[in-house]
Amino acid sequence: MLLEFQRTIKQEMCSAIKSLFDLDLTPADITVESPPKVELGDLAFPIAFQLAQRLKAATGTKQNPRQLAEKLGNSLQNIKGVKRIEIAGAGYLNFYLDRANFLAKLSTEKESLVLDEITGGKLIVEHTSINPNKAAHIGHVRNAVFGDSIVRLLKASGENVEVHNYIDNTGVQVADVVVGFKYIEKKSLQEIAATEEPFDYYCWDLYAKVGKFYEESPGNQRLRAATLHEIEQNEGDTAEIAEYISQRILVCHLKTMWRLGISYQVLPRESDILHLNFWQTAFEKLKQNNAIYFETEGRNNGCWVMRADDARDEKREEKGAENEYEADKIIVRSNGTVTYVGKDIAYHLWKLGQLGLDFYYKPFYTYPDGHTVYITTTEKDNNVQNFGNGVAYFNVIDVGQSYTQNYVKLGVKLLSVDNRVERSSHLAYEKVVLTPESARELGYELSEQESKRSQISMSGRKGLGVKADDLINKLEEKALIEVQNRQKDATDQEQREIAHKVAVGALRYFLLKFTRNTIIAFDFSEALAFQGETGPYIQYAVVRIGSMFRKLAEIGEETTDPLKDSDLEAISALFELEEAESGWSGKYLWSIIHQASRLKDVLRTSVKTLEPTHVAKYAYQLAATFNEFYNMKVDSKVSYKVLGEPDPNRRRLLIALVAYVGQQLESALNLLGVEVPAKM
RNA sequence: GCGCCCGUAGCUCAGUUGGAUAGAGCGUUUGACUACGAAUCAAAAGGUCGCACGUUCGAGUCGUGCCGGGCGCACCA
Repeated sequence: MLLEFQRTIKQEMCSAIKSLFDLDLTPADITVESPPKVELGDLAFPIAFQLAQRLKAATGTKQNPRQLAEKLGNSLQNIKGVKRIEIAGAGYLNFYLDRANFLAKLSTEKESLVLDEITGGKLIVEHTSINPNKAAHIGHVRNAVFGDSIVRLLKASGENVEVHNYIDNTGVQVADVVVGFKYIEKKSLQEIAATEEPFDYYCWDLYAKVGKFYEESPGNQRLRAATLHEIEQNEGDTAEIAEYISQRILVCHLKTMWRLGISYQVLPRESDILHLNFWQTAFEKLKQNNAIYFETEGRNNGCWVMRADDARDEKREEKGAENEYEADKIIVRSNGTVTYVGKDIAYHLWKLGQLGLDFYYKPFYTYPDGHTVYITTTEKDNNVQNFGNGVAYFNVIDVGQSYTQNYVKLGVKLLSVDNRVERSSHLAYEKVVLTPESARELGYELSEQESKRSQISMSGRKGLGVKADDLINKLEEKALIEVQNRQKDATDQEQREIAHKVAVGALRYFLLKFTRNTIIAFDFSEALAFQGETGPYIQYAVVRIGSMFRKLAEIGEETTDPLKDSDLEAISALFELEEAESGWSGKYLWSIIHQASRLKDVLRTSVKTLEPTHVAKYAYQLAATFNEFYNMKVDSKVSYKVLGEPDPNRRRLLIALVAYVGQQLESALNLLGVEVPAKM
């Protein structure tokens, strides 16, 4: 709603500026902000400062921003939905909306969150992508929660999104666990299969043992290389064991993520990329397009290499004949095998439908809600699925891999005939690390050096990390105690469902309240908090709103009627009364409505910056505003007791306001993947 | 050595393409439940936005240099 007003005003402004000052501006050139106080208006435009600058550049004469603002303001008098315009400060142009009209519109039209600037093609979001060899930890959860929220934001804004979770089932990490079972525990496939649940926890510990096993002798180290080779070549029982482990762990991961409300549409596997010869096709394309070069001398002798973007032209000339510019990236080793970057280029060409090859697919796992996730396979059958063929892709991968991801993107770009890939990107996020305290709480003994540091990296190899299911369990237990104290009438089953939603709300909000590039120093007390800036705080506000409407329903009051035209005059008068009584210290009903109406604007910011945190902060602030409104005291001049409000017009206004806030809060929480229980 | 990121209240962090008086939470101190459910609210204290120049009508935000911290720079993935 707010966005629509902004658009109209900007367009009007552009044409006014054209006729008044003969300057060509587009709506995108015009900055809008929220005034620091509601008293100053609903939309603020610092356009006059910009005009002064441009006029000075065009004519050479200095102009007073305030006078420019007045000129412009006078020519913008009759915009629909705008009540008045004021000049403030050094030259701000502040717009006041027709408040009663605005509220009436909100109560009659269900607002769509679909944005104007959508891509118009399928977007592929890849996230989670955990090595299938051990339990997921909190760092993996950050990846998944972030990725899942990006998916929700994009979908809500009108995009067509496909969710992938890439499975590296042929890498060293899986090989390491195979080594553990085969050579440390000396188990057969059948014996491995008899391992009790939780299998991912068992492998977590085993994986840590393998690290020590390698240190014991060079012979043990060689087992790793041999095992990896057997897996890649799909040979004998080693490959079978690897296949078994990765699939069983994968199911563990899918179940863990489902607890957090996260699921996928397709699981592309690295083994299938290998066996379906994706690389060979990509290799030919790379060679044909001169994207890679074969080195015949120097340190990269016998390798196919790619040159960094900035090393493709002059810089290389400067370096002279020595054929080993340090930014060269090896794609094919001198023994003929392909590196990770090469495989990833092939895979991403597939994502964009530019490889000319496809996987086969089969159903892999059915979620409790009945929908099925597909996995790739090399076996031909009739399961035709249209996965891939996107116009752009987003890969949620930690920032530590930016260096290699840049080469992947570069490679894909070199083979792309259009600019679609330019929109695609590595969606980098920072790690979750442990504080020395949290590492100690996990029973980890810190070395002297480590205890001096403020951050301890989690390490699968050391078995150091906060396991996802452990943390979720802890949160659920803690929430359950609270629920048992508060909802004594509820059944055990109901209490557990509430506790689950609270726990997930707490965890997801905790991970999303930070920006992507903030390193999260994991702290147990902070992650387990239900008070203050947390998910449960916001859920609680929505639950309060819910119980107000339950009570209204109990006394038989109809609350679903939208505001009628006949109500507008009275409500308009109420707003004016509020405005006149500045003793209400700015806690205007209008300011709440105005704040609530910003959701779509905030969603746009989040989509543009790919930062869910904006929606998270918005939800918290709106919940805080509502709680303040809700708690307003009778003896402090004003109170807003909705159920006790005798004046029918005022009552209608309050009910419409509360309903709107509840609806906006719930939408915002949905974008973050947080569900709201009926009671809590 | 080269590249990227960070430095904002005691702690953990926000801060909208440069805009009006820099904001939250936690912690500390003090108050509010015979309730539209206190997982809440009110109030107080807490800042030379790492430092120094520069650009600008205007800088936490942009540029340069320094100081302090993190990460990356494999014929690993």
